[in-house]
Amino acid sequence: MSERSNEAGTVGKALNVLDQVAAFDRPVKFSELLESSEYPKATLYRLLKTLLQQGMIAHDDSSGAYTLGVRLVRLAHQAWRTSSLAPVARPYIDALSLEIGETVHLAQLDHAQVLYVDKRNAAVPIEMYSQAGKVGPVYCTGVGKAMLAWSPVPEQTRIIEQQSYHRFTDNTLTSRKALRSELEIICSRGHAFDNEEHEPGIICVALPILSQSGQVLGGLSVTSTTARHTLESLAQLVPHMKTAVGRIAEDAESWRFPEQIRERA
Amino acid sequence: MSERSNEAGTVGKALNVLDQVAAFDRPVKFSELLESSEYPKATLYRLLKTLLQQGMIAHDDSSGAYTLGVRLVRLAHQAWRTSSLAPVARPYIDALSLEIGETVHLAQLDHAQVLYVDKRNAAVPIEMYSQAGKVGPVYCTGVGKAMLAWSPVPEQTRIIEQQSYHRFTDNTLTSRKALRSELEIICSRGHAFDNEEHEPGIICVALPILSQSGQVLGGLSVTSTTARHTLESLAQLVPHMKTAVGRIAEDAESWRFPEQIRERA
DNA sequence: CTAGGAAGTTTCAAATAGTGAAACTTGGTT
DNA sequence: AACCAAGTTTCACTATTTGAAACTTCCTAG
Repeated sequence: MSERSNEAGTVGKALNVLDQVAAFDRPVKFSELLESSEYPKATLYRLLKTLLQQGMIAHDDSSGAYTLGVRLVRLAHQAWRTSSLAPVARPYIDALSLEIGETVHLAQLDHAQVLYVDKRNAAVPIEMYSQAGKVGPVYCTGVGKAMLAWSPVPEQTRIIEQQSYHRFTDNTLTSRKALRSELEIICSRGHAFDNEEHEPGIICVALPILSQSGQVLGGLSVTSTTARHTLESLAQLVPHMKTAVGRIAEDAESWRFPEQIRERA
Repeated sequence: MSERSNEAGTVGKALNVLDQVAAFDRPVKFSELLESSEYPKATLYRLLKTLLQQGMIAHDDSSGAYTLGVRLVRLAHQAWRTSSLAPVARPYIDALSLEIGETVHLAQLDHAQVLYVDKRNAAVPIEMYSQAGKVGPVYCTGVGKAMLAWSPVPEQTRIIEQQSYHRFTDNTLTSRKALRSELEIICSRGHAFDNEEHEPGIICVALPILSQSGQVLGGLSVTSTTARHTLESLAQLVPHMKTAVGRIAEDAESWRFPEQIRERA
C-alpha cells in the first residue's frame, strides 16, 4: 500500500511483517510476502520465523501459508478492554441506539486512521467483532472529521498531511484546504456531518468525545440513509448524543484511578 | 506468573514486554513494569519506547501510565477473521444455541491454554468481544480436555507437562496421571465433560472439532449449571453438537482454497 | 526417470543495532 | 533549599542482525 520504510529496529521490521501478513486478509505464502516486501529474502524469512516462534503468526505446513496467530487475539482482547473506550461506552451506546433506532458507531484515532471500536445496529443485533477493529479514512467520515476538528494543532496538521483525499463520491473533500475549512465549520457548529462523502446515500452526524482537559478520547456517530433522514433531521439527535458523549467522557476519566491502590496485595 | 526467560532476540523481548503490559490489565507505570520485569531499566525503557513508537502500546502523559495500543485491536480483527474458526462457525453456533438454549463456547488451543474465540449465550444476546479472547486452563475445562484428547501425542505430552494442576474445586483433576486416564475415557466415549472441575455448579459437555485428516481445529462446548442439568442430560445434546461440529469442520476446510486464484488482479 | 527450475532454507563474514551500569534530569516532598 | 524517587540519556562493549550466495527440496516437463 503506502511507503513506510523509515522504521528502524528489528522490532519495527517484525511488526511491519506482521502488518503485511494481516493486510492479505487470508493465508499467504512466503513468496507472496516476499514479492510485496521491502526486505530481502533471508531477512523476511528470519522475521517470519521469529514471529512464528512467538506465536504471533501461524504456519500451515500442508499449504505452506502464514496466517495471524491466536496470541494476537488474546493480546487484542486486553487491548480492547483496557485501552479502548468500548467497555466504558457500551451501556450508553446501547441506550442511544435503542432510543434513536439507528446505527451507532464508536471510534478512536489510530495514527491517521479512524478505528471503529464498537458498533450498534438497531436492525441487526449481533454483529460486533466483525465491525470492531475495522478502519476507515479520517477525511470523509463523520467521526473522523469530528475527532480531527478537536485534535491539537500539531497532530491535526500531521493527520491532514497524511490523508489520501481519494474521491469516493461527488461530495468527498479532496484537498487539504477543503478539509481545513470544513474542520473550522465543524468546530463552530459543534458537530460533524458526513454528507454522502464516503458512500452514496449514507449520511451521518458525529461528535467528538472530549476529556475535561479537552483531549480527544474518541468519536461517536449516528449513521442513516438519505432515504430515512436529512442532515437536518440527524442534527436533531445531537442533544441525545451530547448526553451520551458527556457520560462516556465522565466514566472514562474516573476509570483509571481507583485500582492504583493494590500495589502489592 | 511463569518463568519464560529462554526467549532470544529483541523481537521476543519486545513481545514479552507487551505481554507484561497486557497482564496488568490496567494502565501501568514504568516503575511497576520494572519491578516485575526480568530486564534492566534501560533495556525495558527502550523496549517500551519502541513499542510506543510502533503504536503497540500507548502512553498517557499525565499519569505516565502505559496501556495496550489500538494497533492491536486492528490486527486482532484480522487475526480473528482469518485464523480463527469463529467466522466459519458463527451460523452453526447461532443455530445450536437457539436450539438448545444454553451457553455455547467455541475455543481453540493457544500454546498450552484454551482460547475462547466465540460464545453464544441464549439469555444475554450481546456479550461477545468480552468473552472472545479470554483464556482458560486446558486440564479442567470441557473444551480443553476434548481438544487435548485428540491432539497428536507429542503436543499432548507437552501440554500435559505444562499444566499447573491447581485445585479449583473438589473435582479438579490435580495430576498428570489423573488427566491422562481421563483423556483415555474421553477418547473412547467420544466427548468430554466438565464435572464442576473449574467452577462449582458449572458443568459442560464438549466435543473436539476435527479436520478430515484428524487434526484438532478447535472445540465446542455447551455449558450449564447443576441446577438445570446433569451430565447425563447434557450428554443427550451430543448428537446436536456432532452435527454442528461436522459442519464447522467441513466449512473450515473448504475455506482456504477458493481465494488463491487472484494472485495479481 | 532425470534435468531444470522454482520455492524455501541455511551459511558466514561484515555491519549494525542492542545492552546495561552509571550518570543525569525532572518534578515533587519534607 | 536540600533531598529523593522516577524517569531518561550516554557510551563503550557485545551480541544479534544482515543479505548475497550457496544449498536443499520438491515439483514439472521432457
